Amino acid sequence: MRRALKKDHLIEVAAKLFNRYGYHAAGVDRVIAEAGIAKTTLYRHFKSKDDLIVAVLRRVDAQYRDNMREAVDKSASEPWQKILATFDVLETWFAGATFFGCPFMSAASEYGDRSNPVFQEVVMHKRLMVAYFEELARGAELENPHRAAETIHLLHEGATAVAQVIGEASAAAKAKTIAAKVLKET
Amino acid sequence: MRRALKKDHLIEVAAKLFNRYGYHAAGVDRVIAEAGIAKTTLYRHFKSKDDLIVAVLRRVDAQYRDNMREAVDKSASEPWQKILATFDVLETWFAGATFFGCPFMSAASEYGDRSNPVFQEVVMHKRLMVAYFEELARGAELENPHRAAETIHLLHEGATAVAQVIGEASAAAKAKTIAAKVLKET
DNA sequence: CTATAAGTAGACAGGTCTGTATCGTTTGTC
DNA sequence: GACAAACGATACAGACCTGTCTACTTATAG
Repeated sequence: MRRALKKDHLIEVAAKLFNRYGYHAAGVDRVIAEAGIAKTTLYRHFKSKDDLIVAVLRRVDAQYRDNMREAVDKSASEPWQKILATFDVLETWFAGATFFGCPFMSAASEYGDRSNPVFQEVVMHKRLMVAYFEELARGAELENPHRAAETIHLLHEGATAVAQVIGEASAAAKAKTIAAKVLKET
Repeated sequence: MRRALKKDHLIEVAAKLFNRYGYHAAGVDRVIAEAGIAKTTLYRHFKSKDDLIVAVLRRVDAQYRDNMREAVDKSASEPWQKILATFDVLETWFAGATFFGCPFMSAASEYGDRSNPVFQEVVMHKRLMVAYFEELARGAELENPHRAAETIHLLHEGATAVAQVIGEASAAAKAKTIAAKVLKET
């Protein structure tokens, strides 16, 4: 493997393990074993495990939002339909075998101190999601785009939590139905 | 302190620490130090830390639902208003200094294996919450009580997640508004 | 080709984790 | 008041944690 790609691969593997087992439960030894690199290499790229976690969250944030944008744009062209399409993306995520709840909410739970860089990365991700929803709401010419965005965000979070615990991807469809009802006439 | 109360106090302290720092981050040494008991005593009552966590979740579940019922019954007598009142209870919780997200969602994140007793306790709690919401929905004579209950549950989860990350208790009021809109005409 | 940077392997330090063993003390009960 | 159960204090085992250090190897750029 090319050297420039080693760091990427490391982040990818770490993301997978943190997502599945949690940030405390997945140790550095396990990450390097799974990634097939030496511990020295990890600590050359990241000065600490927390540093790695922040990098992982940044990566997951980028991937998540890129994937969301792409899937939404592909499945709908009409602005209002795009908003509803975000819930379909959610459902696909829930139905996948690698869904263990929102990695950002997990991080916020395990690093509950708001001053922690990990927590701040979570806040950043959620704000970017709200910003994206607001962009969609503006496109659909909803009356109060920011308020609509917060509503969509709240429904996304609710669906994710329900899907994680109850284990049914249909929570996304429920949230979609609620969104359709509540956003139309505001 | 009376001996029969020691166990209760231990569970109480453990609940507080797990809620604030997370289940992995808060070790048994810290729990016993804060509770003022010996490690021997803890392991006489619980055969493992996981066992303690399950006991904590059971306790928190009972307290949470008792508190919800009591507060709802006190603030509203009309069935439909009781449903809306659940969101006020949520807001009070969010505004408190001891709010660090839902302890059950945190547990589900840290013990993601569905076969784990900890996870199953989380599932039980959420099912009981849905059952309570369904009871309220039935009282309010909503058309589809179970569906309404799931909607209320989803909104509760969404509000909790938003409040945890964004840090604004008003997420509960937002969820309340959505509930009022979407549940009335179904 | 050669210098330099990055990689591997693995021991190791120092701390923390869960859980157990020992033993003296306190407390509730009969 | 005596006895048994529970508790406190503490040392300890053994595993695992993050992070560092050394020594050797490989790959890349000039």
